[in-house]
Amino acid sequence: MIHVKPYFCEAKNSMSILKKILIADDEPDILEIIQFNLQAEGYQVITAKNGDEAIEAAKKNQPDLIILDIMMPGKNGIEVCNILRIQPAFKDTLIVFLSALSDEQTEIRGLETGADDYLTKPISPKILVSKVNALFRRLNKDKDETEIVTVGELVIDREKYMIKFKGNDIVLARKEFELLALLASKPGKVFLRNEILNQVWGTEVIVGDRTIDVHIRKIRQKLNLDCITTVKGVGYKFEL
Amino acid sequence: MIHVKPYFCEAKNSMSILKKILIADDEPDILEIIQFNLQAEGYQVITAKNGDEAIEAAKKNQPDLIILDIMMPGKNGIEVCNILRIQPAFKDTLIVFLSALSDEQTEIRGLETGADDYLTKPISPKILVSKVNALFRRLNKDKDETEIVTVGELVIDREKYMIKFKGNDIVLARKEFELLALLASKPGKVFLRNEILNQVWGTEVIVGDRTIDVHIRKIRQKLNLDCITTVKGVGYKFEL
DNA sequence: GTTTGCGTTAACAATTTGATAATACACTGA
DNA sequence: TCAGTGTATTATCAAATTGTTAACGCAAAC
Repeated sequence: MIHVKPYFCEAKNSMSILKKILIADDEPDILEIIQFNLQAEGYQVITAKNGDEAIEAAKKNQPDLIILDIMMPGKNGIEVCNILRIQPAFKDTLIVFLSALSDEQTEIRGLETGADDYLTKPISPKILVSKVNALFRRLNKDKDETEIVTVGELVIDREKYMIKFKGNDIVLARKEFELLALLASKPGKVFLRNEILNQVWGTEVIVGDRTIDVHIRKIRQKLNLDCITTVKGVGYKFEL
Repeated sequence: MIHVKPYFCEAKNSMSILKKILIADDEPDILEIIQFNLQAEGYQVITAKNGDEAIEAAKKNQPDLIILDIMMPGKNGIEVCNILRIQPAFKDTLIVFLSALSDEQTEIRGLETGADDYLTKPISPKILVSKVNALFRRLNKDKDETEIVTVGELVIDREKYMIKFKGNDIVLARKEFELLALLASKPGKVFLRNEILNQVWGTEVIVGDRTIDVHIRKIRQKLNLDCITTVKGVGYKFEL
């Protein structure tokens, strides 16, 4: 299995991750205005011209936020939302409707479909950006934790970029550190290889399958204890 | 007229923990309307008539969500928001502005103050309720991500990819796990062989009939108990 | 300019998993 | 009872997946 994407990536510190936003609208002008403003704010933007394109682009890019027009040729926004929300991969993705329809029924239906917000056109680009910022702010608030994570006898200090295990300092290379930090962030949870690639390597890099294995091996070697369990055909998990 | 509202239902279920909402507005009418509608939705509502009351009530009741009017006698909404956000106790509290001021500047400033949404009066009570539901839905989503199914003494944890039966951990291979998870997802339901093939193996793969049998057998063997019943000529079902 | 270490890949070994065939078993109705 | 049909069991082999080691390119450090 190989990820085919252009090479453009630095280390992803868990803090400053480039947020990806997918915008789906059939009006090119609106698409362009929103794209411009969000990019100016530092977001990475992907666009789609209709519902089907949106679904495809979502699957391919795994965006952090999806902005959906309601009225689009082919599948409309609400249908797209429904289709995406069913899939586990998009269960937690931020979804916002952006529609010219401002009637109560549609808005309520949109929100009950599982969207996080419903915005009505016309909307000031600046306000839209503010709303988007607010959504991400909320998302990060709930996720962010301390810089120091402790799991049993393992201490992971993001700030100092160091790891202690049973009182001994252990030096890990960056990828090794990120990988271990990811696995240890949810002890017991099985991380799929894809999840690992997305979190540690980012979605834009090409790496082979063995790469993960090799790093896992190095970590196991350095920790001198097999706290990482392989779940064949699924992924890896961290356990004390 | 009856709608199918999957996410709506979810919101109500997760509300088994009664959510507290504080509303601050100097117009008694608005206060009453909003209070009525939110209570009808199952929320516990506290009200305040101005900024100072709002702060006091917030400290006293520690609400889950605070709805703030911007223009209030004494401290205005934005000031209240600022004061609260500084305190650790309200760092993560949901805050929404509800204002008659719809100018861009104020709205942006409101959002940048750390609010989660900015609503403009007049607003339909139903839409307000939908927005509130959406906010809580997002909040809960980030908290409980666990995908654990429990059927009697059998525990299926998708996230950890583990199975416990009568307190013992049982290791299943991927297909075995998926198969058991499928059957246990609807105890008592008979799954046709075709259903099983589609769900576990996917529609693209073609495998013989015996394949299912073999996997069923392995599961029975590992669980050491026949909780899977054969329905001859039809399929299999899970029963404890 | 050389050295060093990281990240990656290639190549092969080791292991696990999954599918099939062959056979045995259970149940049904004539 | 005896075919006839459908399932259980087992062994076996192919395929998929992962583990391990070595080597290479590259960039930063010396």
